[in-house]
Amino acid sequence: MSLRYALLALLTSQPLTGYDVLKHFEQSVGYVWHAPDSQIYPELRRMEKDGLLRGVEETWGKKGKKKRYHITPEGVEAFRAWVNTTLDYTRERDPIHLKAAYLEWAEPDAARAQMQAHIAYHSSRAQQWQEMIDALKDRSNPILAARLETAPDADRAKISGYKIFTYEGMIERAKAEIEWARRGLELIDKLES
Amino acid sequence: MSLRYALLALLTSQPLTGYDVLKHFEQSVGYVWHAPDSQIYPELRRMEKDGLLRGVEETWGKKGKKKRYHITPEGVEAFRAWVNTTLDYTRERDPIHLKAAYLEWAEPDAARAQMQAHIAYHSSRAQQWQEMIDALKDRSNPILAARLETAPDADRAKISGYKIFTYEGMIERAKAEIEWARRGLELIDKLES
DNA sequence: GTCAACTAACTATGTTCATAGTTAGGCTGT
DNA sequence: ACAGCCTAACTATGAACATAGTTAGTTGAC
Repeated sequence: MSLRYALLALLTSQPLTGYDVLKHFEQSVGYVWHAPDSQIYPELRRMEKDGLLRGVEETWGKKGKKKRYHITPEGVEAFRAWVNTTLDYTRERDPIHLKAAYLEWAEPDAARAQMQAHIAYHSSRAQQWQEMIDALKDRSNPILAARLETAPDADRAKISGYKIFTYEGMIERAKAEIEWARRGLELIDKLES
Repeated sequence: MSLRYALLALLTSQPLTGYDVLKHFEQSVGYVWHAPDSQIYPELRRMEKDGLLRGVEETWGKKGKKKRYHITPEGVEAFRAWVNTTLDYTRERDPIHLKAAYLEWAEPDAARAQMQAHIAYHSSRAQQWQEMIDALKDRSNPILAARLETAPDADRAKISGYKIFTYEGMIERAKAEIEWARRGLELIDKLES
């Protein structure tokens, strides 16, 4: 269900074609909610069917066509309802921690490689989020800049404030993961000597 | 795919019936990988079909029957192969951070309620993991104690060491989430005044 | 003028997971 | 005798996701 709201979030700032949604998605909401095109296109159609979006056909070149999706008042309402509802939490399902719990079965080097991969993955993710924060602060990301420009002046501090807060949270979590994996490496050295 | 390995992990220490698996699951592996019975029963059957498990029929009372699953050498091998393979990471899909990014749309009180729910959820989870750690340390959990008893003496430090490490990681992550949500509450107060 | 790269969008298949319900025997207490 | 709970296991349905492939028009560079 979250995909729907991720898409609504994108479309609150401007109408977009399916392909635009795809591209914008990858550079903004996609950082907190990943989705492939094969999920996005059908979902946009379902949302149109449900009255949350209105699709307007446009010509493109001589024969080409595309459909631009506008959010409807119902769509805005649905989005607002979602942000105002407390989420319910689904229980953990975490492959790395599952594996860590049974690391006594692994070759020491494989165990180390896993921890190093964990560090590498989260370092790279943390760096990307940091870049998003920087882009938010200096407005160098065109998609984020556009969102800020269309918004009333009074809301700008909120819009970028909550986004920075979000990415900072992701970074902190990534750092906790990195710290944990480092301790994992030490533990492997200690137990597998 | 992880469910399969979570089940193999359980069955490495002793043969269990489907129902036993279910119960044990909830009190051990289930803390890092949640799964409902409707997923576990069919998966056990698939694993038997794939030769990872061998099911042995047992009578139960006068007319009742149950099937006890034993892990096969292929099952052990598959599990070992899994722990020795570095996982690949799938991209984030996180409803709370998605929502946090668009909190400017929420009523201040709804935003606060969301952050408080986040704190409550992760506090309760952290507490449960802490209990698991305590149970591992004093061997008061029968399932964990059984696993330790059947293992060779030399492996015991590893078995409980990696499990404690795992739960500590979950707790640290939960603490990072709580910290983040607290900062969220402060931010809401600041921005929504 | 044609080839590559991009825009635009859709389809197909299989797995995983959530949610909810069903069937049936066994055990314990009143 | 039967209620209520536990053990045991299975079924059904739909949503969500991953992975991979397909079709077709447009634009720009050489």
